[in-house]
Amino acid sequence: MGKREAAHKLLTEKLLTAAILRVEKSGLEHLRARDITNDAGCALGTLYKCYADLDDLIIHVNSKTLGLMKKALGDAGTDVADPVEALKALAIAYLDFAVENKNLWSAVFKHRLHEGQSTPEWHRMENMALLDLIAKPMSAINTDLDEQQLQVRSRTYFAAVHGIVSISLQDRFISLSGDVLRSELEHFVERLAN
Amino acid sequence: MGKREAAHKLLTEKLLTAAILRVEKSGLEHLRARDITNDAGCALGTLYKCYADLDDLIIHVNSKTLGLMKKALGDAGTDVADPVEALKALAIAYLDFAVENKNLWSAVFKHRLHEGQSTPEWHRMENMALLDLIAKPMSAINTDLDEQQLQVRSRTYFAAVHGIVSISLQDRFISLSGDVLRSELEHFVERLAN
DNA sequence: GAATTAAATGAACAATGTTCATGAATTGAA
DNA sequence: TTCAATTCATGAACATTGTTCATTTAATTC
Repeated sequence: MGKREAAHKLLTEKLLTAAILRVEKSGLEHLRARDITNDAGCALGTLYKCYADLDDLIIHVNSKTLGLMKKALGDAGTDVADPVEALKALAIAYLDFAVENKNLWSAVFKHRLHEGQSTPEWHRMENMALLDLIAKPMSAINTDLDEQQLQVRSRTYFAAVHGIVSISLQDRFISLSGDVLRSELEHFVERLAN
Repeated sequence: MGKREAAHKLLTEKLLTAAILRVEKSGLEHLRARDITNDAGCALGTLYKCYADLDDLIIHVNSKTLGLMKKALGDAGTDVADPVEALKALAIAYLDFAVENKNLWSAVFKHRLHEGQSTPEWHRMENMALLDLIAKPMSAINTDLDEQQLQVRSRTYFAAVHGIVSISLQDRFISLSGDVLRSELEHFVERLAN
């Protein structure tokens, strides 16, 4: 790899970490192209040499977050034998991840592409991969479902848990204390899975 | 009421309906101050005489939407005797409302105030009012819960249904056909409420 | 080491929310 | 009715953005 290519790659990386730090600290809505390039120590235009546009960079930020999330959920769910307990552990792990990485986590779900553009396939796949973690314990509970139905059911349950966690981290309704929220989630999964 | 006050009130109204039409047609993300004032037939600055800023106007748009939503859910849930069926009817009505008023509905949940500002109390109350519709059939099922717990549980269930509907109207995961989605929702409520 | 090529640069542009001095129109008293 | 006082709509101007592109700078090639 020549000096040119190496420098470009380094810059691309620097921009990504700068963006991640910014989103982590201040949230997606305060992310500014000029801040990122300042942090990365390069010119404004450089961002558009390394990424198609801000959206593209944000997708890469979210990709990293999904990686972290998948790791966190994987750690939580793997060695729990009882499928219902495994699902509970996954739900709680999801909640914990969201709380501990609030800005990164919400960036994943807040970000919307502009009209006409659509999420790249590789990023869609990263999203879908989350469901695979749920599918295994799920299949142990619902033995009557085929592959296809299991996928759909996993999606439904993930969406439900996501909704509960999501609404809690807004100020739309009364906010629940951490403990109440956790026990609501556990009750919820118990009810759903038994 | 003098001519002055009347004109001001009329303009305030015109701006609101213009904003509603714009959101309805193109979504919150394409709402522009200049478009609204053009539609309403007034100058740009006028918007800031009638509303504090765009956020304030959007909150009023969302307030109208919540009114429509409450009406739609009220119509669906009232005269269903069986509480589980009532909850199902509410969930389906929520889905239908979201589908039929996609842009208005998503505006309610997409809109976030800027740092430092917080949702006005009257608008928070409008949000909370949704939960009251769920609370009645809910109390028939969970007779052991007190007022406080019932409120919390209603919130949890609403959030779950909202999550399912919400994820379906994004392109994050594979999209479900209308029928599959409906039956997933019904299965879901059944499982949760029995 | 010179010529070629490619990439970083940052000034300039377009779009957008918001403000404010100005002017026009309503109001209320003479 | 008339005329000053007042109030409110006006839209030009500003600040902040994302994005582009001609220019400069540096690496690559022969």
